[in-house]
Amino acid sequence: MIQTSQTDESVHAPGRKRDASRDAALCQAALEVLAEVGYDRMTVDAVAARAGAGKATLYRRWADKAELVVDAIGRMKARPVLPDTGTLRGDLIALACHVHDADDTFRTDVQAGLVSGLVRDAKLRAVFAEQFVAPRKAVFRTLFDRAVGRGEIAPVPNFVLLSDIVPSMIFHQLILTGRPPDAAFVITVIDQIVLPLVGAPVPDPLRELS
Amino acid sequence: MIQTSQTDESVHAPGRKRDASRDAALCQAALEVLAEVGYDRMTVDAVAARAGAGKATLYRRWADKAELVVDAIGRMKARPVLPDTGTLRGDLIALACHVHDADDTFRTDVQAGLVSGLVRDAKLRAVFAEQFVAPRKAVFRTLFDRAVGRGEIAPVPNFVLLSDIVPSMIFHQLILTGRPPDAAFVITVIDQIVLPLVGAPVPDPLRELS
DNA sequence: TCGTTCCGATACGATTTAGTTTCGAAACGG
DNA sequence: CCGTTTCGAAACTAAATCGTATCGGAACGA
Repeated sequence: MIQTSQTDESVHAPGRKRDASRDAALCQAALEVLAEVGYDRMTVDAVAARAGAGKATLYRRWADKAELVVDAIGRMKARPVLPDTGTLRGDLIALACHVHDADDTFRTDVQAGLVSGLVRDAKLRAVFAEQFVAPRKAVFRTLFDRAVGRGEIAPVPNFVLLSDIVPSMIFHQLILTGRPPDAAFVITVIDQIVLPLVGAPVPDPLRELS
Repeated sequence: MIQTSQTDESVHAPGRKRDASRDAALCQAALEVLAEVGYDRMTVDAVAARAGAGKATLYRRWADKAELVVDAIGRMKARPVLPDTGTLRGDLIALACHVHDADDTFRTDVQAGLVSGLVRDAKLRAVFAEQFVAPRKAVFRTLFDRAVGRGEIAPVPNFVLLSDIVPSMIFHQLILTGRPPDAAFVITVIDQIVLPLVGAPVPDPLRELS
């Protein structure tokens, strides 16, 4: 973070106050540009222009593009969604296929835009893990615990590994095809990989697909 | 591809011949730089310098960086490895943990370096799929077929999905941590996900890890 | 009112990179 | 030989982009 002179109370603070709404506007603009063109195609000028702000206003708050993005991601409101459909399968599908909501579509685009930057920026990986991976894993945990509580499945020993399957397959598909997979793909992964592994019932038994 | 005047036989061809060794040197240099700094940090100057060639020599062959990389990837010799350890588990581990060979380490680094470019370049995705995904999938197919032939497992209906699990988890781990996962992680994926799904024997039954 | 700071806008310098051109030397063919 | 093409090397142009500086105006506090 850059100059936080605003927060320094010891010295008298003359002059115009910083407009907090500019922080929010710049962060939002950063996320939008990030979602549209990806991390390394994203320029500081584009962010400032999108926010209707000058570059000086941006650089008064963040030292460079990396800090701006890290802060913008960190300020994103965490996903509140926690499905409760009554079955593990229904919950998993609801969680993974939340693309109905425009807000979640935006989150997905942001994640896709981050991919190119994640490989080399450790700070970006940290905030990505905190904002996207951890909440999702927590929801997974809740879903499985509830399924156990219902007696739907037995307790899962290797939960951490299991909770990574669906996101992994989605990411892999994203990288290979250039865009996020559709709901059918996700449901297939859930029905043919996740649910069989935990011994949960699958509605339509595996058909011959090979 | 650029000017292929060299291959045009109809016109008389005076002057010095193109040195085919420069093609190979430039492609090899491109792969090395790609493996070291990644697709979007890779510069044409660095490739030419590494190859001990002038940029004119490079641009005489390829129109731009994208074409160079696509061609360089396309010319990589496909992996010849096809493990045969006697068991499906042994084969899968041997295939996924082939990091003993320096040649395979290089292939891994090239793939990691490509990640940042794959998201937006369709041609890159195509050649990536052809050179890395397809051969790997073919080997997987052979491994499973042999296991079926040995009576080790029953025929697998959803083979395509299964063959993507290990690469997906590896890629996911790479993106989240910044480097390829170690062998222990890969073995865990094989033992706790892939083998249980196909009903193959796992040496050490799942311990409580949660 | 007056000095200070923030604001948006824009100009600016510095750096990086892509792709082109030029140069002298060397290889080829007639 | 002699014209043509390739070679490595390097200069060059053009564009993108970063981060800073400047400007007139507005918001604050004393």
